[in-house]
Amino acid sequence: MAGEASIPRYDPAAVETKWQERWERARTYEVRAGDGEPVYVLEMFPYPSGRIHMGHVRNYSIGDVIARFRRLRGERVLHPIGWDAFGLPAENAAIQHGAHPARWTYDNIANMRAQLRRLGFSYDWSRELATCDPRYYRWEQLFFLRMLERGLAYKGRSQVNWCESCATVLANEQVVDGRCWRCDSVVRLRELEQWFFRITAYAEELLRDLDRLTGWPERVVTMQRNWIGRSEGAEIRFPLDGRPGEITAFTTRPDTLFGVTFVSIAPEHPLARELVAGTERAAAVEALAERARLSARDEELVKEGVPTGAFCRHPLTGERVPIFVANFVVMGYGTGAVMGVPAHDQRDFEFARALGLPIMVVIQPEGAPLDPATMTEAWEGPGRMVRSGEFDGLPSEEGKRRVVAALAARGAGRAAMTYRLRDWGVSRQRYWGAPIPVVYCEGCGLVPVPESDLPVLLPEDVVLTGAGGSPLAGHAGFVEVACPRCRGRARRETDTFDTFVESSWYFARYVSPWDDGTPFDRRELDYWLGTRGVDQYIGGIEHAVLHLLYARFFTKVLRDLGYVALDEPFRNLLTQGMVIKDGAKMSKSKGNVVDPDYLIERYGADTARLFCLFAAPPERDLDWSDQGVEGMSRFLGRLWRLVWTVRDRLAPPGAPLPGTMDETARTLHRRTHETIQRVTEDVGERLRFNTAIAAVMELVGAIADVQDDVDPAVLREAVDTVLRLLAPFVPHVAAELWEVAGHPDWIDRAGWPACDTSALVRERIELPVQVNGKLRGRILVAVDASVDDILAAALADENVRAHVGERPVRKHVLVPGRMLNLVV
RNA sequence: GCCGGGAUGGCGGAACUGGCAGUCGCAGCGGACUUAAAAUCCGCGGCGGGGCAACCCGCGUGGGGGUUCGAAUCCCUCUCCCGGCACCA
Repeated sequence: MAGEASIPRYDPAAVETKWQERWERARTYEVRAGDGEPVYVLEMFPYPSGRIHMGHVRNYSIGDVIARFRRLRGERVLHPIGWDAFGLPAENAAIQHGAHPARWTYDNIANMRAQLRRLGFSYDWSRELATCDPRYYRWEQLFFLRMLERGLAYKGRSQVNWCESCATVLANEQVVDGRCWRCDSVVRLRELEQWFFRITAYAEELLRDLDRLTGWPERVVTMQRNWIGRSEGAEIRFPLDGRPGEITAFTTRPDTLFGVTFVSIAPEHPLARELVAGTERAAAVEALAERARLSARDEELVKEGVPTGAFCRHPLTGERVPIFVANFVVMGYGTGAVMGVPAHDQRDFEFARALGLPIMVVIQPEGAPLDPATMTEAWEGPGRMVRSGEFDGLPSEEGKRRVVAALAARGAGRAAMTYRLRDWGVSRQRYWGAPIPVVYCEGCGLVPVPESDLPVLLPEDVVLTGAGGSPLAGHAGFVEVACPRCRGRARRETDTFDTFVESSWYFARYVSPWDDGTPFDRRELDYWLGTRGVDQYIGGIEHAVLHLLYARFFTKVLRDLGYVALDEPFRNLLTQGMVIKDGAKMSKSKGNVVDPDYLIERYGADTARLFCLFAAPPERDLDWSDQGVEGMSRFLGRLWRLVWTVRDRLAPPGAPLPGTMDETARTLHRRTHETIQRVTEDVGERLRFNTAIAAVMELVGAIADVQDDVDPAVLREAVDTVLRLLAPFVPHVAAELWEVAGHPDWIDRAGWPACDTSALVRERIELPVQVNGKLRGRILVAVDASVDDILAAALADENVRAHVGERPVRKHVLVPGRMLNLVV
């Protein structure tokens, strides 16, 4: 090979810098609303922790393949990036190192932005946003005011996780085994005033619309369905005996109402304290409540209860029913009160056994009758009602309806729905978040900040000590304001929003992040989101419930407030798996991280991207392998040398294919188009990038085998096809080699290759032949061979004949083009 | 406990609607080039057996059973692994 000495070494750093600079200078990936088919491809934006990790590389490589692929297909692609920039780590860094959270955050953004650029992702950087920017969060404050007007945001009391030593509320995620993640002291439940979003008002719609999310993975839909947790049943009122008031209990089994032998209420139930006030039982109830509060979340409690000494009346029989405070009843679900039916509920059964309460069977299953004296567990299945007065003999399902109807007729109950989902607590006693725009006036009470006064800016000159409590509370300039209504003395709200609020609507702000007049520019909004929403959303499965549910809720709120025309934010969702190394998720604490910068430096961005895409299908966990990375690097090196080697043999770009082809040319031509077909389907429909890459590798191997002999125009077609198919995966080296191959224009404008189906046609095919379902031979037959010809050819095969023997062929099954089975 | 996902060579993973199990890559082995190594290139490769060889036979997709001309794929059942939720009334 005379030319070999002149082949330049593949230097990823040089190639990648060259093309990144070109794309940037030409603003190749910037886009505005316009003509053509719009496509919105979005990856979950990163928290600016300081450095990107392999999970980011994987996530954004997947997104970039989709964005670049669809762009090459001629669609107009919105592919933005931004920063989920508020949050606790910034505040902790400030406390530990003295850097201001804003400074820390923006420094990190600068670092990570540079890293993302080095990876060559095709983002429209003119749309970059950071949620800690007042130009972003001012709109969130506006949405909040609108929600407040509609009762969708409210202030209410609730049980929250409270760390005594840090003097702050903790999110559920920050409570580890019942202890504070920061100081390790025991977390207690405390009743506090907090801000809430009324997500429960949308529970039904959030549940119902899950059925429309056909582009979502089934497991995410299922997780959300479980999280919303709808159950159908009834609320039943038990009037108190000898005093005013009543207890309302929720049940899914109104058919067991006649089996009630007690009623139990949660330790935090308002009546719990009231019923025992002034009696010697008060201390016992208090102790039970305290133990329930302190117990770790994951341990199984022994059923305990304290009789209140008070009674209520059965709503249908009028019998006296004792009331207990029970440790297994939770205040946060249903009504915080449960009717005790020990024969037909396992928890009630255990409770009754522990406290020696009567067990009454009112549902009799088929077969052996239940006997309370010998039962070892509750019967929770269906059966026929017994000892239930007028309802005796009814099957449970019908019984449920009839009992509810009877209760409703007496005003003693009603059919009811309850959800596991609870309203979203959005206030945090933290500094680094968006201020909640309300003030508290000594005269007027709670007053929303007028829209014209927005944004309520987060002050920068705040001292962060880590001592606990909201840092904003000590900032007189921020806190002390005149009441917008009466001009009197007022105090500003010092809580800030949960950062999940910012991430609930950022996808919509990308349509016009530059717009300071409205949250969303009409034209850009209609074009990019319209009524479709984000066409392809990609992110980690860990957000299956939290972020993805909040964003769905927020979208519906924005719709009802008239800001967007969407019912659902994300049409198609791809949840990528974790990056695993040495059997554990790659993480700093496990010490098994691979630094993306190191990879880029040593192998280049294209190799890093290619490995993340090749090593596993996107939704599965990816097992990291250093040798696997080497393999990808070797492949790109091979490709590089191949293109440089054949470039002088190539017909000019666009040269017509020869009218007749020899066997070699026809085969390569066919394989080229077969590869186009496979890759287009894998990338465009199946989102299986690993098999797409494997297909291109095969074609590269096929080209290498015939590079010196094949027709130059067919070779040109094959080489150009390889580069175009690889452009979404390894954009830099593909762009460079496209130039090397003699194309004057960039590969970005080359379009996606089309499969010529006439090239796929074969004259003869190899057909596997089975005898009684076992493979016994292969025959070469013409594509249009008749059944008789095929049978004759099969029986002419020596091995086939040996297995058929003297036996007659009873039957044959021919799957055209696939196989032939002879049954003897 | 409930819900969901998964189990295929030494490893990551292919096999689209039931039709040649193991594409591609990694690791391995043999060879070429080289004083040598690296890099690169060529070849071999599920397991067991037969054959100088082309090839042939048996077994084989977590275990057991079934449906079918034919099962990694569908059905039943069991085991193990991963994830989510969890006294949810």
